[in-house]
Amino acid sequence: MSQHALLSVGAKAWRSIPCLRSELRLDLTLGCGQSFRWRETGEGHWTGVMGGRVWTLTQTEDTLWYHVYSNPGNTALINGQKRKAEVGPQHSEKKLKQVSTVKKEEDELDLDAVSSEQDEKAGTLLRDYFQLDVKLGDLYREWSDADQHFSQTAHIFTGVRMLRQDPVECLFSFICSSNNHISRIQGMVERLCNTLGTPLCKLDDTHYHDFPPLQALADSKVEACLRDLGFGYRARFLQQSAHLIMNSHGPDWLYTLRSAPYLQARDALRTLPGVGLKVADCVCLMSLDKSEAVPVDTHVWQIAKRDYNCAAGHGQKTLTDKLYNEIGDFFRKLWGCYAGWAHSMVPCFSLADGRTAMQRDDSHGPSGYIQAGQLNGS
DNA sequence: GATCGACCTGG
DNA sequence: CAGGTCGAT
Repeated sequence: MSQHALLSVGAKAWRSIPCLRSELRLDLTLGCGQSFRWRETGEGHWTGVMGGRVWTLTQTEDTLWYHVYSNPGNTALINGQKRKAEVGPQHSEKKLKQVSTVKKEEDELDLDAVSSEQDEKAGTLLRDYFQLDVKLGDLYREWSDADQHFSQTAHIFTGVRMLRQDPVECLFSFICSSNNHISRIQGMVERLCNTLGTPLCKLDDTHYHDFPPLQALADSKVEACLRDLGFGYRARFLQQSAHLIMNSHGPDWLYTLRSAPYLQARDALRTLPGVGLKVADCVCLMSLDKSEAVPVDTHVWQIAKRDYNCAAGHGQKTLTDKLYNEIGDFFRKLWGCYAGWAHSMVPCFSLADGRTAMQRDDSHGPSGYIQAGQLNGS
C-alpha cells in the first residue's frame, strides 16, 4: 500500500525548488484558512490536492521540497491552462471511462520515475500556486515603512503568502464558510470532494479526490445530497451557483474574471447565490489575482478600530456594505495594491500581542481565528 | 442606508 | 455563537 512521502525516509522521489523560509512558511500559508485542502501528514509535511494531483510538500531553510503521487489510471499532469479547458463539458463518468481504457502504460509507470518534462510541469505548477515570483521580502519592507504597527510584529511571521487557487475550488469552498468555522469547513469540503470529485489515489488509508467540477455541482440532485452531508442551508447555494454559472455564463466564466478589474470581478461574483462581499473578496484575492481585495469580517473590523484607530463605522453595530467598503479602502490606502496579502497577516498580529490582547479584551481568547499549534516553530 | 431574524449544524 | 448572506422593514 502506498504511504505518504517523508523526506527523511527518502523512499519516494523528491524534487525541489530553491525557496527561503522567509519567503514561504508552509504551515502558516497552508494551515490558516486560505485553502481547506491541506493536512499535515507528517512533521512539517503537508499533503493535499492541487492541479488534479496529490502532493506532499515540506521545506528546509532554503528549499521547498515536493513529491507528486501518480494517479493510478489518470492522465498526465495538467497545468493551469489545460485545467481551465477541462472544467468544461465532460464529467467524471466520461472521464473515468476514457481513463481506464486508454493510458494503460502510465499505470505501470510511477511518476516517481517519470519524464523530466513532467517534473518541469510540476515545478511550474507549484511556483504558480505559491506565486513565488512575488517577492514577499520586498512587500514586507513596503508595508513596514508605511505601517508602524505592521513593522512591530510582522518580522516574526515572515513567509505568509497568498495562494493562487483554482477559482472553482475557491468559490465553492468559501460559499461553505458562511456563518461557520474552519474545522467544520474543512470537513465539509472533504466530504464534498469524496462524494462528487474524481478519485485520485490512496495513501495510508486516506482516499484523495479532485475538487468536483462545475458540472457535477450543478446537478439538481446535489442540494439533497449535500444536505445529507451536513451542509445545511449552504447546500442550495452551492448547487444554484454552479447551475447559474453553467447556464448563464459558461464554464470558463470564472477564469475570465482573472483579467477583469477588481470591482468588476467582485460585482460579478456577487450575483451568485450565497456570495456576499466577504466571500466575493476571498475569491478575488485567493484565486482571481486581485491582490488589493481585502476580505473584511468582524475580526478585521475590530483590529481596524483597536490597532489602527480607524474611524469608520464609529458607533455602528452591524457591518453594512458601506462600512465594509470603507474598511477595505482604509487598508488599501495604508498597505497599497497588495493590501490583501498584508491583510492575511492580521490574525498573526493578534497572536503576536495575544497575551495583552486577551487580557485586555475580555476572556474570549483568540476566537478561533487562528488554530492552536499554528505558531509552533516560529 | 442601517437593523433584524432566519438559515443548518456542531462544538 | 461561528470569519455570512438574504429578504423584509
